[in-house]
Amino acid sequence: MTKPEPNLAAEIDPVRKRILDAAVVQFSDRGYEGASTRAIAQVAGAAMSSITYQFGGKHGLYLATADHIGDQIAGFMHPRLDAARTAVRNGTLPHVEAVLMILGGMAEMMLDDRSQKWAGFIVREQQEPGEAFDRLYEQVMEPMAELMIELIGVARPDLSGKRLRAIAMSLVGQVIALRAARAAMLRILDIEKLDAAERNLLREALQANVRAVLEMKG
Amino acid sequence: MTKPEPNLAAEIDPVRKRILDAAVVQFSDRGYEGASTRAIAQVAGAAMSSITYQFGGKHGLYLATADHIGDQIAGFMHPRLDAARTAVRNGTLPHVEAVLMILGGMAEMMLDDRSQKWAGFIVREQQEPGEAFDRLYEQVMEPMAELMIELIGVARPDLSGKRLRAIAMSLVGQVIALRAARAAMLRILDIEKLDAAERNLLREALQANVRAVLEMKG
DNA sequence: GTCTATACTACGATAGAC
DNA sequence: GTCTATCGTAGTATAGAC
Repeated sequence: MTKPEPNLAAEIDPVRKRILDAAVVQFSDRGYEGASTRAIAQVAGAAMSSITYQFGGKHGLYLATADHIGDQIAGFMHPRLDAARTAVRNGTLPHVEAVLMILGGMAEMMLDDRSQKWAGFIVREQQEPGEAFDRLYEQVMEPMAELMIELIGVARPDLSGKRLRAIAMSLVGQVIALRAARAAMLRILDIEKLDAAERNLLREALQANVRAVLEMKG
Repeated sequence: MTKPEPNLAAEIDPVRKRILDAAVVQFSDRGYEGASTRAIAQVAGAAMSSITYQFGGKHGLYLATADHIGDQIAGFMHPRLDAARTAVRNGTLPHVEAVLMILGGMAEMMLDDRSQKWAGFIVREQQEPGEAFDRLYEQVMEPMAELMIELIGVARPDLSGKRLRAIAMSLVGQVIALRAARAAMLRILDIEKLDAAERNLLREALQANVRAVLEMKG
């Protein structure tokens, strides 16, 4: 051990990561213009100028934040996509069940408290998409959407092309709304906060609706 | 005609309304903190201090903007809700068709270019709801949701209570996502911009899915 | 009721010490 | 690589003329 002992705290949670974690929350809550690099640096316990050094400025930090969010979503979803794809190709999982597995995983994420951190970032980018949206779409949304479309196309051979894609969008929309319309959802369910019972209810409703659509007589 | 002729342009489009129209776009695009009263006043062709005079400050303007958006949505949706309610009570419209009429009206609004102006405002409020969300919910979302729940409850007598509400939320979610996840939707459909053909496709997909759920054997 | 002018605070970026 | 100090700009609010 001739090398000097590194600062452990910094090693485990380096400035770059602390800044990104703070940026996710600030950009999500206040938007690009509303979030301040001062506040982000302060929450991260770093100097404002570290943002310039690490990311080249506010805009660079914003793009890096999109990638950071994408990493978190991909870390959860990609294993599930791979499992569904593999099981279907092995013939051990019916196509409808694979769709339910993917949408169920997505719903689990949308219903989890941890997705609140980044939800604001994504819904803002959906309204006025820029380079940050491109990165998020390619990293996490596209692989999910294309697999879903493939599976639904087998379950519903009466559909193809844009009709198939429109049906897929509609089904995924039910899951997206669990986050994007969270406040309205809570009011409709007449609750203050989601607990396990309501999470199950929403997952069951989603499952029932998706089955009704996919097992429908074309 | 002894009274002095009023300024016609100001009468038709008074400062207050011009400020509100500008505020909808600015708050929608940049969020509360990101939108500046300077920019709003400039777009409205008014002095910044008119905002203080008319609305008491930035926060007051924000709340008035929520009401202004609510007025526009209510102007479109309330006649449709009334028509659906009346026709169902007269027995001239089946419950399932009434649900489709309401969701179809909502989809028409979400797919119309004009709803882009205020969509950002609402999705932001959904993520971090405040007084502005309360006003929007009570003015336009609640009447729509409660009528939908009543109608779905008749079409699907096997459902009640929170199960019924969860199914209703899931169905409405398909429509909400047409705006809230607009950028992803365009990518999934592989288009740059919605035209009449895709609007119809999305409306048909919605209709088919809702029918599959409501006409399902409980 | 609407304007101009101004006070005060907070923003992003950067220079330079360590 | 991270810090402190500082520059120029843009934010909200308000006072006071008309």
